[in-house]
Amino acid sequence: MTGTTENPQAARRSDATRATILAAARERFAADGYEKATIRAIARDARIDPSMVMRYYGNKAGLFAAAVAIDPGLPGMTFDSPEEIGRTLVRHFLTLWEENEEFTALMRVGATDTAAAERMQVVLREQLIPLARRVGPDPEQAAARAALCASTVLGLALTRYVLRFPASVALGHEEIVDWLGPTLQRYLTAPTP
Amino acid sequence: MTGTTENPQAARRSDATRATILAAARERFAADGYEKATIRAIARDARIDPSMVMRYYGNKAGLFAAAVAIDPGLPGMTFDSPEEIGRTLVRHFLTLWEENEEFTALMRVGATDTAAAERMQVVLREQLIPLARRVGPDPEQAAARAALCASTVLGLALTRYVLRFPASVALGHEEIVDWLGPTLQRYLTAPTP
DNA sequence: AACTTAGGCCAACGCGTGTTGACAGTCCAG
DNA sequence: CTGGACTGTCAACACGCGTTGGCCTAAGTT
Repeated sequence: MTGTTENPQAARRSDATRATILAAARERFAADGYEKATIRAIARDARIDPSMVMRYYGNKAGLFAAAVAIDPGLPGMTFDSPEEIGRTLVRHFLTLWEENEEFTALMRVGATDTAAAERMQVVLREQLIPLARRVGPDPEQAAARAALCASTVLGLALTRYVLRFPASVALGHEEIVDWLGPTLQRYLTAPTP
Repeated sequence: MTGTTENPQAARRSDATRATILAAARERFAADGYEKATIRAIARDARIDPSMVMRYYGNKAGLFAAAVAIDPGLPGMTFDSPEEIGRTLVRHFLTLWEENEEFTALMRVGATDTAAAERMQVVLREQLIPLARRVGPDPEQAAARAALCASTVLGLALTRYVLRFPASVALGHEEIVDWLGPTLQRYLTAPTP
């Protein structure tokens, strides 16, 4: 410890370095995935020595875990009107995805890493399924409806932010909301077909 | 060459080995992605020496290219009625995905490899967009409509075959067709919202 | 001023990888 | 029966990786 009195919140001199590492890690993981984002490359981006990464985050897995700590914050969401749930959700995800690159990183890594896939599944289980239960007509179908919504949102994210299909990148925000909003709305609230 | 007369189609003794390697490669790439699917592991599965892989396929990239040669065959598709296009497409993709693992392999690798992502994009450009142009109301919007269809289908594939979300795996074939069919139908044929 | 401690760099280790070339067994045409 | 091409094995190479421990410097405490 730095001070004589134990003060856990004391700002360390190394906090800036820690943050720099984390930012570089997020960027690399989002751009390259887990294997190709080497600790050496991340350290080079952060202009520090690779061994510092180990000192602060233990190992590569620890660094990744620290770099992608996501929370879509679905439980706190409120909707103006029941008919706008789908469109509001699409807008919410769209901003979420474009403001922090953790989501892209998690998707890239999740494609080949079971632990990362598990983390995404937690979001589905703890946030999307409860939301489907909240707004949907039949609670026992909430899991299926939530899964369809997840596949819709993640499908767009995949083609737009991961694979970067030009036709998907070219879509405007409101255009996406107009097309995908009704889809989510139907998956969540329409009677079982 | 083996014979005196040049015969390109002559069955070589090594054809069986070639096929074994390719099958093992497909399986490994689909299960592990590009980096984690090592040549040594593939060779072990095929019960041959790693150097054989190099002899027959040049290098790892060549092996991958040979292992995932996909063609959804959309241009040849016919539809009983215009209202059934969406549902027919969903059924088509579902069987395609469950009968050969090339698609899963290509998705896993495409998440971190630009070349693989490009290969998927070719399918969109050469097959899905033309189909959208064929059945849609406005040709100049074909790219956007096709992109939405791609994101729908790939989203399902992602959550069901790559990330393996239980809620998505649990969905039955006809259940998926019932939910996703109308979505594709709308993306392809509905007037611009 | 002397001492302690945290922050940072450097060189190295062991390992698994893709890839290569030399060597041995096997088939088949002449 | 014999020569040459084909199929397969083995051992090794060079490289980049994650990870480690020792050393130096600068800051902060007493």
